[in-house]
Amino acid sequence: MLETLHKNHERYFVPGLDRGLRVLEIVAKSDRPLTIAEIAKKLDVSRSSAFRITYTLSHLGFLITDSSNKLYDLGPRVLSLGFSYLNGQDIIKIAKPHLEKLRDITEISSHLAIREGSEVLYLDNIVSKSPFVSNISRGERRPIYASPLGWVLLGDMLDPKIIELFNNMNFQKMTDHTPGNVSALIARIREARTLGHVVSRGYVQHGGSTITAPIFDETNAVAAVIDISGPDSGFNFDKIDNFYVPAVVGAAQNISRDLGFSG
Amino acid sequence: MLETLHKNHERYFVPGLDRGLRVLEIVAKSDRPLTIAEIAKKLDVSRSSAFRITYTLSHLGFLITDSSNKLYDLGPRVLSLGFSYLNGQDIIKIAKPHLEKLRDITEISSHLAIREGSEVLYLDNIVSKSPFVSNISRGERRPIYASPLGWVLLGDMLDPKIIELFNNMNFQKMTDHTPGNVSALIARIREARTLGHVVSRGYVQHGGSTITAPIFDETNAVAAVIDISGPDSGFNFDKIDNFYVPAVVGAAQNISRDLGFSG
DNA sequence: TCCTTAAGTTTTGTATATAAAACAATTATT
DNA sequence: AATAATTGTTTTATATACAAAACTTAAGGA
Repeated sequence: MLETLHKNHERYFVPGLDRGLRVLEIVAKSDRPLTIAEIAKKLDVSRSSAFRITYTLSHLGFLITDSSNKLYDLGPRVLSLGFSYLNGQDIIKIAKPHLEKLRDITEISSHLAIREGSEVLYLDNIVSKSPFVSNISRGERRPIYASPLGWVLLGDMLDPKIIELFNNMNFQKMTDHTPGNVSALIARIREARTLGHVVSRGYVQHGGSTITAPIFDETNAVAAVIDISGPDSGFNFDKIDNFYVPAVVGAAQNISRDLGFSG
Repeated sequence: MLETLHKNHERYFVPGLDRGLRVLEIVAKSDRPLTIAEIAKKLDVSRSSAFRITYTLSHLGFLITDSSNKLYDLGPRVLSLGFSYLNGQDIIKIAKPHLEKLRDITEISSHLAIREGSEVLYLDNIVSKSPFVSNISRGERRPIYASPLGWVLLGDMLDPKIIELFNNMNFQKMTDHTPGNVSALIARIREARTLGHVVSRGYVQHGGSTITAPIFDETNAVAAVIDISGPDSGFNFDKIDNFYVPAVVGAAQNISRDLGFSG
C-alpha cells in the first residue's frame, strides 16, 4: 500500500500505451529517423521494450522503417487521426461560411484558431485569391504569447492562471512588439479584452498585418478566435476602423451566435 | 510452446498500445462522442480495461471528455503527430516549388498525393487564385479506384497484387467513368501507364476535370503523383494536349529528377 | 417511491507483459 | 585482421496489467 502511494494518481495508467505514444512524439520531434537504441535511450527504457513498442507501432502503420529495417520514422497513418479530429470539430463547419464571406469582402486570408495549452492551434485557413505571404495551414501551432490570436484567446483567463501557464516560458522576441515577459503579455491581453479586438501592423512578421476578434460560447468563455491576416500590400490602411475591424468583429459575432451564444 | 504457436507473429505485440490506438480510431470513426461502455463493446474488452485505456489517453490529451466526464472524443493533441509527419516528408518540400509554378502557369489548383493501402492520400494542395470548386486539403483520403490519381499511382503494381488489394472491395459508382470492378480498374491503370498521364473530364465530379502524372523514385517505382484539378470553367480545352499535359508531365519529371531519379 | 437496469469505479487473483540477461549480428577501433 | 563495442533479437523469471467480480452511482420504469 505504502510503496504505491507516490504513484497513486497513475494507478490506472496503461504503461505500454503511454510509452508508445511518447515514442511517436519522440520520432515526430526528431528531424531524422531513429534507431531502436536511440528511442530506448530517449524514452529511458530497455532496448527490448523499445523493440516491442516499435514492433507494435510499425505493424499498425504508425511507424515505418527504411529499407534496412533499422531506422524508424512516422507512418502516414498518424495523419488519419488528425484529419478525423478536424472533421469532428463543429466549430470549423459553423465558422467556415463566415470566414469565406470575410475573405471575399476583405480579399484577405482568414483563419480560425483555438488554444491548446500555451499554443495557438490553427483549425482552418481560408486563403485569399490575391497573392499571399503567410501560408499557415490547419494543424499548425504558434506560441500564444507571440500572436495576436493568442492575446485574444486568453481574454477570459484570470491573471494567476496566465502567470502559472507562462511562468517558466522562454519569451523569444519575434518582433519589436512581442511581449518579453508575463506582465507585458498580460498588458496585451487586457488591451485586447478591453477593445474587443486587436489590430496589429507588423506585430507578427515583417510587412504583415492582422485583425483579430474572439468567438464566445454559450458560457461567455472565449471558445476560439478568428483573424484576417496577410501582407501589408493587401490592406487599405485608411479603412481599418470603419471597414476591416467591423467586418472581423461582425463575423466573429455571427459565429458566436451560430454556436449558441446569444450575447 | 504449442498453445502460443498460432499467435506466434504477435509475440512482441504490446497489447495496451494496440488497444489504445484502436480506441483512438474507434472514436475517430464515430460521428459522436462515445461512453466507456460503448468503447468497451466496440473494442471487445472489459469495461475496466476500457476505463484504463481512456484514463491514459485523456490524461495524455489524445482524448477529451465533455463536461460530464462521460463522453470521450478526440483531443487536439492527435493533430500534432500528423503535422509532424507532413513536415517530415521531404517529397513535399521538393515538390512544392514545382507545384506552385504549375499552379501559376495553368491558374489551376495543383495537388501532390501518395498511396496508402487502397487509398489516395493528399500530401499537399496548392490552391489557385481563381475561384475553386474542389477544396481538398492535406491529409484527406479518397478510394484509389475512383480517382485518376489512384490509377496513375498503381502504374507499377503487378496485376495479381492489384487483384489482391481490391478483391473484396466494394466499387461504388461515383461517376459514369468510375470502374465498377477490378478488371475495369486494371484497364484504367494500364491505359494510364501506357500514356504516361491521365486526362479526365468529369471523371471525378460533375463539371470537374483533372490532369495527372506520376513521380518516380530512384528505383523507377511510382513514388507519388501530381495533378491539376478544378472546375471545367478554369480550363481552356483547346490547350489540353499542347499545354496542360506537357506542363503537368514536365513538372512531374522535374520533381522526379529532384528526388534523385535520373530517368 | 421503490425496484431494476445500466454505467462508471475500485479491488484483487491470475495470466501475461516486461526488463534483464543471453545471444547474434553488425559496426568501430586498434 | 582481430577484438571490442554497439545494436537488434530471443529467451525467461518476475513484477504487474488485466478481466472478473464487487461496489457505487445514476437513470428509467412501474
